[in-house]
Amino acid sequence: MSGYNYEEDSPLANKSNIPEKSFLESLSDDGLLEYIAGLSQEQGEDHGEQYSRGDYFHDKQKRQEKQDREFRERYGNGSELFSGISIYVNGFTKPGRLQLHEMVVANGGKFVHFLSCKGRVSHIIASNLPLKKRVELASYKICRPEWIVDSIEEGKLLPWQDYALLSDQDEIQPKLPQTAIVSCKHPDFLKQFFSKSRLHHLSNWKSDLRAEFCERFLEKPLRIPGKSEVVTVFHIDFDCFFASVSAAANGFDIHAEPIVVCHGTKNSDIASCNYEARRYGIRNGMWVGTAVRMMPRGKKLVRLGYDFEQFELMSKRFYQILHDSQFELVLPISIDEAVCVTGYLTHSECELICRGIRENVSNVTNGCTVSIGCGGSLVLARLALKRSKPDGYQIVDCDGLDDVFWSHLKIEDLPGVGHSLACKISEYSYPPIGNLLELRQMAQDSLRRCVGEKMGNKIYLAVRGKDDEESCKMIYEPRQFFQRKSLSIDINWGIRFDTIYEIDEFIDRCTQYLIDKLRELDKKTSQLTLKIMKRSKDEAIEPPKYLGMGKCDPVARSTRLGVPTDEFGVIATEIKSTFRSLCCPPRELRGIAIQFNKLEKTASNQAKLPFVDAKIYQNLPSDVKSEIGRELNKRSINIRRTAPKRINSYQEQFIQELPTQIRGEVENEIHITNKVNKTKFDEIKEQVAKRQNEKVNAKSHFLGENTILLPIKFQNQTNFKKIIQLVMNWVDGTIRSQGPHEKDLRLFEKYLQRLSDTNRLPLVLRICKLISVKLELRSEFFSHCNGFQEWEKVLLQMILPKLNKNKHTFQTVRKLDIDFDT
DNA sequence: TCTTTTGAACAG
DNA sequence: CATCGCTGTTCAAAAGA
Ligand SMILES: Nc1ccn([C@H]2C[C@H](O)[C@@H](COP(=O)(O)OP(=O)(O)OP(=O)(O)O)O2)c(=O)n1
Repeated sequence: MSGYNYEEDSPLANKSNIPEKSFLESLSDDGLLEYIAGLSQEQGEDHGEQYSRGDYFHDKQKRQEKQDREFRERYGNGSELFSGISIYVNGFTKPGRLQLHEMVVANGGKFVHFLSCKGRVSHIIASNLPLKKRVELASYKICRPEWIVDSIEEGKLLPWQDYALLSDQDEIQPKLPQTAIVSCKHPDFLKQFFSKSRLHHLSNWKSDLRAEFCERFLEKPLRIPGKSEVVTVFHIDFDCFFASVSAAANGFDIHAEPIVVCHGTKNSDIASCNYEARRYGIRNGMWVGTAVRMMPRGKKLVRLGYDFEQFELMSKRFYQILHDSQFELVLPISIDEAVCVTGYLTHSECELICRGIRENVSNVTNGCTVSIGCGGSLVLARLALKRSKPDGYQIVDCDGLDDVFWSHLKIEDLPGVGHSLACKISEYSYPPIGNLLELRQMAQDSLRRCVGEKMGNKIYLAVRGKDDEESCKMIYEPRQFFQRKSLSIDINWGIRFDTIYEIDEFIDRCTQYLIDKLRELDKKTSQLTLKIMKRSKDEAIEPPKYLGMGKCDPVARSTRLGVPTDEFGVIATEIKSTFRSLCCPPRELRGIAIQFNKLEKTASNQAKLPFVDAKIYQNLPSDVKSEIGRELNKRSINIRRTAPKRINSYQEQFIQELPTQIRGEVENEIHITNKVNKTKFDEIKEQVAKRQNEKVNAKSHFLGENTILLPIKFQNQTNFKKIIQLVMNWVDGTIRSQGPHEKDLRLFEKYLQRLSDTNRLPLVLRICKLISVKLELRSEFFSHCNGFQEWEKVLLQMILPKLNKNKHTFQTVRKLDIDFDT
């Protein structure tokens, strides 16, 4: 077990180099606490080591090494040429793997068959390495086999750099900067993904604009129009924004040919297409493959990439122009779209403004055009905008609302009405309603019956050119309207995990991402929601879109925290525990979303005193402990023993059963989960549960103490070890075929239920653990079998919920991976 | 009956 | 290579109380 090397790596070791101020002294209070926690963790991870597939290879390697020694004794000439060097051969080489093996071993080197663990291999030998592999192995020294041959010939170790594989190939292939393969398991996945996600940019830009609006508002309170005032609304929006900007940036004429902005070639979303492309029926949000098929034979579709910086820049200039104009309000809708409000203006005044803005924007954006809709209400401006596109403007006067205007608009053109509602409305009456002129005939009541109370109202007003109350808030209470009410992260692309650990880590990273934002807002949250996307039954493992989510079943669960918090530990633990309660097999997960639903202002009066937990302090490496102790003392930071917890008897019993080396870890986890549960709200729940428990206990006492001690039989067997044996055989016998028989399963469930009813939950846990290990072992060959999947289901949907139901927070899947020696 | 949670829909 | 299917909001039905 190799420990963390404090001599070399600890910044403490360098303190002599910084005579004025020691490393510890240079840290802020928070920094110091974090550093201490870090040390403690790094130590903790060491005992986390456990039996794994790697060990198998390790053993195999040991045997190989023995053989090699024998080989060397017999055939070697005592040369130490490759002493201290261990090589691994990748792919086809000349000379071949076997010869290289003998050459290296005969000359005192080591030959490694598996790249199981970094650090064991010093050099990789390869003649040819595919890009993927090359990136994967980027941190190794990789060279051609000639290095071995020539070194032996010369009788001395030649510099491997002269034979490096990468150097010459890199010149041939143009450098692909930073295209390292970053899967969802990689710490940088989020960053990578977001940097290329248009929807992430769109969302982020929007919240930034809203935040900026609120700030501006604080600085210089704007005059908000009174409700009875006549207003003029300008709704301004770029024509096919991404397409226009990308085209201009790449020197394409937006009017000359059909252009789309996208990443890929087939199942890639089209973010924006120009009006030339729309002539063929191509629309934003379509897949490229579909769009290509819509093109006439022989006509080419131009694909352009994203240029987010350029989008942002053009938007800045656009908004600058709006702010410089004399509007009373400039309300941000999105990166390329804004609503501007003034008091009453005549038709010709409106016309002047529209022309001016269109001219000005085009001038500073390389000819990108905006269209403008102008009217006496939000909805009229919105509809006028629709009619004005592309590259135009339309002003609708209140009295000029003619039938032509309405008949040219479709139901989906109404704000808030999408495909689903449009279908519903259209089919509600016969003949089906096709345009807004027809919709105007529909009675308010039947509209409400059709689409619900609020939406019915809204639509009824909208087709009469009026805004409903909710929409009006944007103008009359803009501050409240643009105030952020929740905070969330959604990842539904690239999610492919194998184990719950990996998901845990991912959840940690997502939580950290959210908490950073939360703290920046100076807020806390009191309600969390976890939403996951789970591959739908009967859907292919890999959907058409590369790393896409495919068709999924969404499942969500929310949690209330008794006290608002911004603490990572509390939130991350809660989310991870929620994830487990959703019982999703790791491999079936296709998307994760975490939301902070309720945001509350951080109360400034109850600032927390910093302290260090005594247990963490005790776990510090001894060489730094005293020094840290002095530093803490100097700053009057307490080392505090956290209040002794009421550990319920299950937990105590469970812990005593554990091998000592993992006891600490489990205790620690229980500590974390208890912390979550110790919120006020849960305390009440706990008390209620406790009272009920007491009742049950009293009852079982009444029935006779021996209920707890009475042996429980399964298949007429009382010896637990034998029962386990039986179950294991059962699993093995059915894993390749159809899985457990329903009748057997019912008996087994009954047995488990009786175990858990009689305080013998650790035994259930043990069975659970053993089955899970068995599945893990068999997964390599049988994971596609019906039986395997059935057993996985039994584990996740029958056994695990039993453990969870008893309010034991320790019996997560993670805990089940602890090694028992049976 | 009222409140809370969940899920659907929508927008860009 | 592919591909980057986010995120905040509102409403209503369902589920509790
Ligand atoms: N499904 C969508 C819709 C929009 N966008 C992006 C690209 C658009 O350029 C930008 C603005 O959206 P709009 O709805 O305003 O669409 P366009 O500006 O592309 O076209 P239009 O002229 O219809 O406004 O948002 C996107 O990425 N994916």
